[in-house]
Amino acid sequence: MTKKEYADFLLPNVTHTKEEYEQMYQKRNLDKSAIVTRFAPSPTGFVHLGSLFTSFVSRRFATQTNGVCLLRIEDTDTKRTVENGIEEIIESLKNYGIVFDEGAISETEEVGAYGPYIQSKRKDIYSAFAKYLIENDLAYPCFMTESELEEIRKKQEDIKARIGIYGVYAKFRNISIEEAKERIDKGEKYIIRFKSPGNFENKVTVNDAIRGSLEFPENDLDIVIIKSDGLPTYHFAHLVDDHLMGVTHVIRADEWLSSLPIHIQLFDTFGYDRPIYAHLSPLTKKEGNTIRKLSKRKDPELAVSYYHEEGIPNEAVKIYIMTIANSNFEEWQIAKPNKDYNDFVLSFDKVSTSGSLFDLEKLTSISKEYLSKISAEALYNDTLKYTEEFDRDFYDLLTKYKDYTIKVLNIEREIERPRKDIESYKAVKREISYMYDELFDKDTTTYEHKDFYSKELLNYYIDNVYDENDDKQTWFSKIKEMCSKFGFTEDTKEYKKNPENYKGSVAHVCEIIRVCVTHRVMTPDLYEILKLLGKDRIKERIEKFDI
RNA sequence: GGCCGGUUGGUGAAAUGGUUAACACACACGCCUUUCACGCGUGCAUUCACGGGUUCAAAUCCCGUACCGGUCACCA
Repeated sequence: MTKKEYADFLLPNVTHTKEEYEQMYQKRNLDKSAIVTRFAPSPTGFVHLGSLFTSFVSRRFATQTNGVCLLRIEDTDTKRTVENGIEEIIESLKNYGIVFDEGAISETEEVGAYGPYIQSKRKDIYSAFAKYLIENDLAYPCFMTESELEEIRKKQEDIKARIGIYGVYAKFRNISIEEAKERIDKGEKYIIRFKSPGNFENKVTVNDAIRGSLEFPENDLDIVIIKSDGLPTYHFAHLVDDHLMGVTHVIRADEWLSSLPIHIQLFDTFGYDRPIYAHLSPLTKKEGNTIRKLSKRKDPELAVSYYHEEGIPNEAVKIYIMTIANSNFEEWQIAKPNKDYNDFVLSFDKVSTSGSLFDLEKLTSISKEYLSKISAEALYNDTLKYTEEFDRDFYDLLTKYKDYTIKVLNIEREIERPRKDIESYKAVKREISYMYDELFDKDTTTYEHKDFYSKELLNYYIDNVYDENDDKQTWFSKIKEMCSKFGFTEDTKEYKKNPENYKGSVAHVCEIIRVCVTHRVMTPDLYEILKLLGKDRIKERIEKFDI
C-alpha cells in the first residue's frame, strides 16, 4: 500500500486534492495595505459583549483599509451548535451596524467567492488537506480510547510531566500502515493527529500586532486535526480556512495566545505565509464592590442582549467600544466634536494589552451624552420601539400622547448645552412619568416634607399669579414678586448672606411648586413643565398636594 | 503543575529612559445662573503590585516574588 493509497483508505470519498483546492481559491485582488479579516464565531445562540468587541474591531480595520471582513461560522462542534444560532449572530451584529462583506447571511445562504463559509460544509476541504499530511508522513491515525487518554493524563500529572500527546506518549505516531489497516478493519475508531516536528526545547518568536514580539517553546504536541466525526478541530480549520480565504489579519481573543505555537507550526509546515495575529484582551466586568474578572461564558450580563433590554442605545455601546479599543479615541472626539466617530482611524498599537474592566458608569455617561444630542422626535421613536418590546403600558401612553410627549422630551433639548438626564430608553419613563396623570396619580415617590412648603403659597400662586399666557420672563418676575408676601426673598445671594431673615429664596419657592407638581426636587425647566401641564392640572395637583 | 500574558488613582487609561505621572468617567467642594439642569473651576496616585539590579536618570530595561487572567480536550 502506497502512502497515497493509505491516505485514501483513511479518508475515503474526498473529491479534490489540496492542490486543486489551492487552485480554486485565488489570491484576492486588493491593495497591498488592505486588511482581510474575519469574525469566526460558533453558533451557540449567545452573542457576548466580547464578540461584539472583536467583530467591531475586525470590521473597522477592514473598512479603513478598503479590505474585507468576512463571517465564518465555526460549527465543527456539533454539540454546541444551536438552531438559528447563525441568524442570531447576524441579527445582533447588524443592530450595531456590523455587516460582513462575505460569509453566511442566513442558515442556508451565503455570499462571497471564498466559501463555503460554514465549516460543516467544508469537510471535504479539510480532508484533502489532512490527506496531504498523511501522504507526506506528517499525520497519522490514532486509536487511543478516551480512557487511555485519561490514563496518560493522570500519569503525567503524577510524575509532573507536561500534559499532552508527545514523545513516548504518542503511541501511534509511528504505527505501520499494515497495523493501522488491521485495526481499522477490525472496526477500531480513530482520529487523525498531526505529527508535530517541534521540539519543546526550541523557541519560536511571533510578532503580535497588539502585543509585539512573543516567545514560546515550539509545539511538540501531536494535536488532533480530524475528529472521529470527520470534522476538523479549530487549529486545523484555522489553517485551512484562513489560508484559503486569504485572511491577512487574524483578530481574535487572547485565549488563543497559548495555541499560537500550534498555529504557526501548521502554517510553516504547509509553507504558507503566516497571517498577522492580533490578540485582543478580554473584556471583564465589575460585580458589586468586588473587582474580579468574570467568566465570559457563565456571566449572562455580558450578553449583548442585556444592553438591548436595558435600553442603552446601540450607538452609545459602539462609541464605548471605540473608547476601549483605542484609548486615544476620546481625546480625538473632544478635539473634533463635529466628526463622526466612524472617521476615527483605529490602530493596533493603541489597543490595550491588559484586560479592561467593563465600566458601566462610563457607558452610562456616553449614553447620556448621546441621548441629549438626538432630537426629541428621534428619542420618542426609539423609546416607543423600546417600550413596545419591554413596557407595554408605557408604550400605550406614549402612543396616546404622542405630540405631548415629544414636547415634554424637547424641554431643554434644542439648546447649545442640552440636559443630560436620560441614560437609556428605559429611563425615559422614570424621568418624565410625572407628566402623565395616569402615572402621577399612582406615583409613590416619597419626597421630603420641608418646613417652608406652604399650601397657602401654592393656592395663592395658582389663583392670583399663574397665567398660562405669560412668557418665561414674565412668569419668573411674577414668582419673584410674590416672594416677599410669604417671607421669601427674591434675591438668592441675599438669602445666602442672611438666611435667618427669610423662610427661603426664590429658589425655594420654585422648589415648592416643583415638588407639588412633580414630587421631585430635580426636574427640567419648571416654566416649561407648568406650561405643558396647563392651569387645570396644576390646580388639581395643588389640591391633592399632601403637605 | 508546565507554558504564556497582565499588574499605573474609586474606574477606564496615557506616558515605550529625562522637568510638577496626560485625559475621560465618578466623587467632593466652589463658581456661574431668574428655578432645575447644563457649563466652568478646583481638589482627588509624594507615585506607577512588591523586592533587588542596570543607569547621571526607570512607571518605562533586567532578575526574582506576589497576585490576577488565559491555556494545557476528538470545545471553539
